[in-house]
Amino acid sequence: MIVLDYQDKRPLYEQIIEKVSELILAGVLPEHAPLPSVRSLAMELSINPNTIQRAYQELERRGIIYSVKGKGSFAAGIHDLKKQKQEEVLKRFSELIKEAGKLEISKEQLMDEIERVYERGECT
Amino acid sequence: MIVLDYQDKRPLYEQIIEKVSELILAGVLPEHAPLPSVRSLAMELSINPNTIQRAYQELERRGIIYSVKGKGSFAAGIHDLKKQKQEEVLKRFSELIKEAGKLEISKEQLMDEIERVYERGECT
Amino acid sequence: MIVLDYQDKRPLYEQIIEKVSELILAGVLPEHAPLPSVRSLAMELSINPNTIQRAYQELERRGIIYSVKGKGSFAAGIHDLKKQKQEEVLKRFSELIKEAGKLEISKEQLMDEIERVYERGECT
Amino acid sequence: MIVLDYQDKRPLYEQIIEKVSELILAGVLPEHAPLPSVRSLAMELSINPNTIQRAYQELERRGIIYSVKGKGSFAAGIHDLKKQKQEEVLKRFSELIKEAGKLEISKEQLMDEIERVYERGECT
DNA sequence: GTGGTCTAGACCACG
DNA sequence: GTGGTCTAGACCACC
Repeated sequence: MIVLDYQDKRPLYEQIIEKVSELILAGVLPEHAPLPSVRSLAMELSINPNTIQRAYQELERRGIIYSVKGKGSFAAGIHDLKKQKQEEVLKRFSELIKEAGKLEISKEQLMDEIERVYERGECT
Repeated sequence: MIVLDYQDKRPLYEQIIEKVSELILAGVLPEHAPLPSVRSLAMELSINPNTIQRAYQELERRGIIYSVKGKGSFAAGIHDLKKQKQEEVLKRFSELIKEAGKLEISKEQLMDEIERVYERGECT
Repeated sequence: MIVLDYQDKRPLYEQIIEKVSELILAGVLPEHAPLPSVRSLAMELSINPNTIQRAYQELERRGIIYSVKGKGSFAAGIHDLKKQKQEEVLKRFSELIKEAGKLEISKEQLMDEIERVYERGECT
Repeated sequence: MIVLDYQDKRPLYEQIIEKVSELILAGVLPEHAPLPSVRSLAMELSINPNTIQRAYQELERRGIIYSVKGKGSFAAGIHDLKKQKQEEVLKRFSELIKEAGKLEISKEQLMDEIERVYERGECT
């Protein structure tokens, strides 16, 4: 379900946070679906349970999952989360357009790129 | 000419690389314009000359400046460099569009954002 | 594993880069094999850790090794790397032939030299 | 007659040595042909006469030119020089072939490259 | 004076 | 423990 990339410079727990976020946002893990336990996921990935714990904690802080003592961790709803992510991406998008403008990339060139990506269906 | 941000998490030498790159790409420092010497810039910024040296070295490796022993460091030409930067930005742009698509941001929303930024002239 | 030549005019870190490159390209260090840590290699060679750090950093930039904070540095894959090196050597080869031509060295003389080296098996 | 490259990392006097050597070896300056005076060449290149002086001194030491007090500097014979250069190039050639062999470049590939360069007449 | 290399010793984030 | 960043101070080659 989750594959770690040891060449990735980011810490392992960040990779796990990202992967779980994606699984939930993509709908693979619907609301209230149980996540693997800290210990089992640690075993499966052959890493220290502390690392999983740290990732789950941060995921809970962000409202992406919720944990119940003695029962396990579960996927939370994504309605608010999606809006957050959208805003974040739009902000990065806006920054990148400014950079493009400074480099004299034309509006049309950017528009074409959008058309290209959306037509190819490269956004699933 | 250059202001460091000590709140910035990135290393100082990266900030310097970025600032100098921008000055040259923006044409503030034309081709063959002399850069401040390693020592003088270190004094001005109140940091260690090694840090400047590291930044200049990386800038030279990237072809943004060139250094001559005993003479100083100078801005390099930007003709090829600009193309490189443009390609890099377009690649990042493409990646970001894919992310936006996954989050169900519509083509029109992205187009509008581009119009907005270009009309406001936020790209100088 | 690595021997420094203090008579060599090149900086130490370049020698280290070269030696490590050769070890990896020759297959002595297979993909994902751990390299000695920055500190241990510095101890072994009786030089400053910074010098090793600089070499490893450049090796990573070139894609010859990869480093993971808190874990260590490891040999990267060499598939693409070999092609790069081949192209570089062929380019230098071409330049050298031109020089030879200018000095009125005959085609045959060069051909003979190639035969000689390849027969003696001086290319392992 | 001589153009300096300020982007070149080597000291100016080395560039001058190389350029003058080439002019003489190529036969542009035949034996006993007068070289520009130290002062005039310095003026022409807009550099310090000391730098020219240093270059001419080294050229005389190598037997490539000879100087006569009060008369000027002149091109020397090139018979021995050519042999020296040829030997040097052949040595570098041999080293490069070994490198090529280690990278699994075939004998045929090298031979083809020689044919290519010599046919194109890229060695004048 | 300039850039380039190296050492010694420190602190940080990560696992 | 690991790699990554930074400082302080030194020496070299070149101009």
